[in-house]
Amino acid sequence: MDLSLLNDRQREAVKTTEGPLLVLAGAGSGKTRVLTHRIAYLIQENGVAPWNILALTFTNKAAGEMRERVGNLLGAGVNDMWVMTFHSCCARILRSEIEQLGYERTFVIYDDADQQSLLKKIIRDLNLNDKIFTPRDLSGKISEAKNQSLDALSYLRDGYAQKEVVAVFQAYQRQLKQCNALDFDDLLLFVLQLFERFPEVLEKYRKKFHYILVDEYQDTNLVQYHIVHKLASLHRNICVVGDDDQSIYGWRGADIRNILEFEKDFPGASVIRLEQNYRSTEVILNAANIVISNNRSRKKKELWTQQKGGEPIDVYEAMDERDEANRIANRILEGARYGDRRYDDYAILYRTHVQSRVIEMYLQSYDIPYRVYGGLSFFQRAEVKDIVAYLRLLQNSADDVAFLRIINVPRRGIGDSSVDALQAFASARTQPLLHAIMQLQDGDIAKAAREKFSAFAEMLSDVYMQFGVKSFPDVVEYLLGVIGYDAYLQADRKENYEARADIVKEFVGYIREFTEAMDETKVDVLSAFLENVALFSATDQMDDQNGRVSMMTLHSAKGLEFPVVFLCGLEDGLFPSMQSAYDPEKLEEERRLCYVGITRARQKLYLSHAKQRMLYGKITPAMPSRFLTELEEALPESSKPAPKPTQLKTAPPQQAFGISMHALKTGTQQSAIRHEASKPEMKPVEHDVSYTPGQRVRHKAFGEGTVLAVNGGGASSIVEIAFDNGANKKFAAAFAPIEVL
DNA sequence: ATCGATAGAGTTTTT
DNA sequence: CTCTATCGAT
Repeated sequence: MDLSLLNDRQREAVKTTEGPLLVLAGAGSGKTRVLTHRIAYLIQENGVAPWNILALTFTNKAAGEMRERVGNLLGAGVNDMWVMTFHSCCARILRSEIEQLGYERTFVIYDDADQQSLLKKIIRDLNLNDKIFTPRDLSGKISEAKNQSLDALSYLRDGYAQKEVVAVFQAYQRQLKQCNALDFDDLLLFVLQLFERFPEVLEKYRKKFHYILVDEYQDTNLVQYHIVHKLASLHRNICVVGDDDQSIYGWRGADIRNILEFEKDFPGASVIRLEQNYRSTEVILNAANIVISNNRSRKKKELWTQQKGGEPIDVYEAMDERDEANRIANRILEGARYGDRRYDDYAILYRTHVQSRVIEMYLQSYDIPYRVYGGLSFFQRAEVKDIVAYLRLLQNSADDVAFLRIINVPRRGIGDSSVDALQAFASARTQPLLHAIMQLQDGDIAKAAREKFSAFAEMLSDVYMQFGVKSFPDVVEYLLGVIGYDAYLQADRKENYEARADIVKEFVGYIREFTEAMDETKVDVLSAFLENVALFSATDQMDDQNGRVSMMTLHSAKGLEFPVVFLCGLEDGLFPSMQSAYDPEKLEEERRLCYVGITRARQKLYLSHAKQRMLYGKITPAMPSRFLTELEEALPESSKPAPKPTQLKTAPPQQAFGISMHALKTGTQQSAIRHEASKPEMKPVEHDVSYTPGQRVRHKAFGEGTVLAVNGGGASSIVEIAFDNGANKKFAAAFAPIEVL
């Protein structure tokens, strides 16, 4: 096994195969390389069988990449190795074990939209006030309960949840079971329950997995933590890789303590830090370090790089979101048409999906090819969801959510009243809707409706028969023909017909591709396909050299890298988001998100914010993000004493720290002052102290130094510090992250 | 039962 | 602004 391309730390992480190991891998420090080499090393040097290895990731893309790279290293098949996402892994285990929990193996996975519509129905059934109890709100609470606790019900009760919430939770769980469906959280939770209630099942899997690897460990939630813990309890060869500075899924239940307390959870664990960054220039890394140094709760890490210097970071203050988009488009044009950049060198990152629209418009107007990841994805298109709903009903006849979606799509003259009648009939017998149709007798519901329902059921059963004789894609084509989907699309809305028909065509093509890539008829294609659809994620569709500019949210960008990155919409209220402004923990998570964004860039980073932005049809003024302010604090010129706006505007671009100020903020300092003034409690106490010359201090980014002079007084006082590393810097005393020693 | 118009509400991030 | 839910007309 050739480990010569690895540095010492990386090599150590590869070779420390026995016992628990925590690899703290900073951004761009080669963690994927370590993971892949480690797996290859286990197999080739230690003679470990591939089927004794479990590698867990968060996205299919990461899993696929890992599998491919290990394959390249070994030059051999790695088919028996479990390299997959947490959710796929759990789905796979449940596919063979779930009957013990009283579900059928044909269970389907409910995505967010399914969950919402089920909850909507429950809210109606329970006669709750839908102004107070919204599906969104409730699904959040339910998910939180399932993530935070092994016993979600008592979590809700002990947490003083409203009795309605508890009632909805119970109804929801009951209905899921009746539909033979699991939501995302159940996928994980049920595996854990399985392990707890049936020790022999746990025994089977923990015997199987001699070596376990977990990527992005900082993003695991409590349930995932327990699953990993149990699986690793026999062999104890567990290697987790993560970076607490990149923990950005706290809102989804990820618990940063999992990584912070790994050494406590696995006594005798080795810890290896990867701190050399191979991705970014010094300029970019510096900016990242400065931003993240404003966070208090973190493991101390110092990322460094050999790539000294680098292109300056470009900060742009746009008039509005169109100006911002226009400039981004222009920069890309410059680089791609007249420079030596390719379109796929570029990524445009933003906090929220809504920001993508304007940017798309401008890219289109300049004929710049791009691709938006996430957002309204292919699988969320109505046409695709319709077809998927049919397939789900074929796979699992109890899937009421799917049933309700398509019972009248295309129109077959079955209206709300008929459906209501059927629902009443079915729920009286606690039966799934499709099953209930078979039980209908004369007089149960209107005769005309009954006939239509029966025809529907017969049609489905006819399609189902085709599975025996036709290939999966052909069954789908057959289905589309039988229900007259194309005619429906034509009749429904003429203007959109072509686009919608294309979606259907594309989807059928996707089904063909998927089927061909499958392992013969080894597994159930339909069930594998539906699982793939349900667990598909935003970045899974990514291909590296697609000749297009990539656009995505900061969350989706984690784990990726690009030569040039635009980080846009750096405005307070947008990024960091409004709802995190007054919560220090949330704010730190936003800051980590900013850190993730900056560290995606290899060579050039563009930052931008708009002075005003159109938001839900209203023009809203916006101040620069505090993260921009934090970056500027490290700059000599922004620390000039209480500057008049005009002075600032004419100041020359300053590149000492690699940040050229194309538009020197008149608003930036003011915004900082406004924020501090309106929320004084946000300001760390030590910032109020007045500094005196000769004092020893520590700056979060520059280290220790001595105070040279203090100019001015009060909020606008400027402190000049000679740092031990030789640098002399000035700071606005009120805002700089300085502590007195 | 279906269609169209109009009012209303809501947006952070996602496996 | 855009998606959705609801209501009234056919």
